[in-house]
Amino acid sequence: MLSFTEENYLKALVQLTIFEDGKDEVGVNKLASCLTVKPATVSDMVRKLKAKSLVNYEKYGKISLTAVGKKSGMMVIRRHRLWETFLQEKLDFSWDEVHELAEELEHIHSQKLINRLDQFLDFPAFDPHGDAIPNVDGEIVIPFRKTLSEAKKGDVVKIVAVKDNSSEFLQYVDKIGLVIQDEMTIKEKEEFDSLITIKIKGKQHVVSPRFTDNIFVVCAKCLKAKDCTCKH
Amino acid sequence: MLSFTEENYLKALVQLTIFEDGKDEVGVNKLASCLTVKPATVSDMVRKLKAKSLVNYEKYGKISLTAVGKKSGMMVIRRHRLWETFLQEKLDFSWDEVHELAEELEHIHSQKLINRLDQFLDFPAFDPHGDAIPNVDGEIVIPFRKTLSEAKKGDVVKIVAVKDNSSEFLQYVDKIGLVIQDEMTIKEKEEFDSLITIKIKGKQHVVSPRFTDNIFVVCAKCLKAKDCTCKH
DNA sequence: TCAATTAGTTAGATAAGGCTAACTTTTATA
DNA sequence: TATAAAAGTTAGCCTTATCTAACTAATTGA
Ligand SMILES: [Mn+2]
Ligand SMILES: [Mn+2]
Ligand SMILES: [Mn+2]
Ligand SMILES: [Mn+2]
Repeated sequence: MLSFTEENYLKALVQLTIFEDGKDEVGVNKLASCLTVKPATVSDMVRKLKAKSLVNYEKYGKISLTAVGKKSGMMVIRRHRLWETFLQEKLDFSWDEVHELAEELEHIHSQKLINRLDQFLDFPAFDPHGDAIPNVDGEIVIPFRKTLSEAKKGDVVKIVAVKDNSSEFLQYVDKIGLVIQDEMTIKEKEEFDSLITIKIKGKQHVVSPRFTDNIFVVCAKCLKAKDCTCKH
Repeated sequence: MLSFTEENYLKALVQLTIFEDGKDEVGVNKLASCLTVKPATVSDMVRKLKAKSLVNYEKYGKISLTAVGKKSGMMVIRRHRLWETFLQEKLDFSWDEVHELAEELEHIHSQKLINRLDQFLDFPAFDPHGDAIPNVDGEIVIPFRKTLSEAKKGDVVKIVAVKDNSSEFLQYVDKIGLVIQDEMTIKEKEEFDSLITIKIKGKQHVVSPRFTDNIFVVCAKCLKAKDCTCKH
């Protein structure tokens, strides 16, 4: 049985080496800053995780997950996202409140409990932030998507997820009136300072990279992000 | 914020000094065996709890809860019993499965979460084992009741709760076909070995103190246990 | 290519929660 | 009331997860 701490390390590793595209390994410093502990602490812990065959690692090398480590980390994320969904759907919490509560609930281990919860929620595919929920085997299909920063002037895009789960960010998204599945048009894009003017439900907003880097979108016409065949 | 361990100490103290009638303090050894740790461990921890003003205690003396300690302990029990109710009502767990899961869930701290859960369950008064659920202020009314062992030959009683929450015990209760709120008649009572013959739903069963000590009942006629005015 | 910077490791400390073994206080009982 | 048994405490040790400070290895770039 894994401890809270070990589970948090594995979860962070999934986020850094699987969800972050183009990377399948990570260094001690980056993992440390992700977990807000010191590199020395990670150095120690990674040795323990290696001893349990949860990570691949050699002194002064990079860290990556083994198959077992990946599955364990995925299960933590499955639990996190299912609890977030429960809190929003059944207990009427807003999407900016659920993450913090799920940080505790994700460490309740029972497989049976989480599978019953999944069933109770009618097997949701996405959590309140638009993130895909890993299945009972810890498998996940990460849909194609790009950040709003990558969209071009004139694009019509649909928001599918948010990257930042902090309540400050989500409350700002609420303030703008943006909801998952909403469509928006990129009216202006200022290369100089990267400010973008978007139009949502008839209203225009000027937003900064702090916002656009944390919004995931797909093309509203073909619903794809990459390999979009639309003419724009 | 209290740790898991501190919460478990306070919960155990509520059970030993408030729910167990006739006692408002407990010794180190009894608390230790209740928590399945060694007396030395309790000795240390009780000093820490006293430093936090959660218990009253003097070296070589008995342990009792302060008002703050009692409320904290009650809140743990509130969370435990509400989660048990959720697991049974919403996730279809049987009453012999819920206790173990609630042992983990009871340590999720958010007041808002537990109050929302309470509302979602429509403010249940009792948990799956017939135990009263403390209210939002940690207050509880423990209803009058006696153990089945205390019933006399000829009594007609109604089961209101079980004392033992272990799955072995609860599965035995299931096997006999007994459900909370069921009525039964005491047909025979053998003083020699304390075996009792009960009749439930037309069927007779011979049961031992291991069973009767762990079943709480009230008189089926007046619904009281103590001060029963019925003529039997 | 070598010095500076960045990344990573090690040693030693701390705090929580637990243990055993030895000791002390309290209580029960002959 | 003396003494044995029961109850409780203390000292010293362990493990997990963290830290700081000092050290070493790897990378970068002039
Ligand atoms: Mn989250
Ligand atoms: Mn989420
Ligand atoms: Mn229980
Ligand atoms: Mn219960």
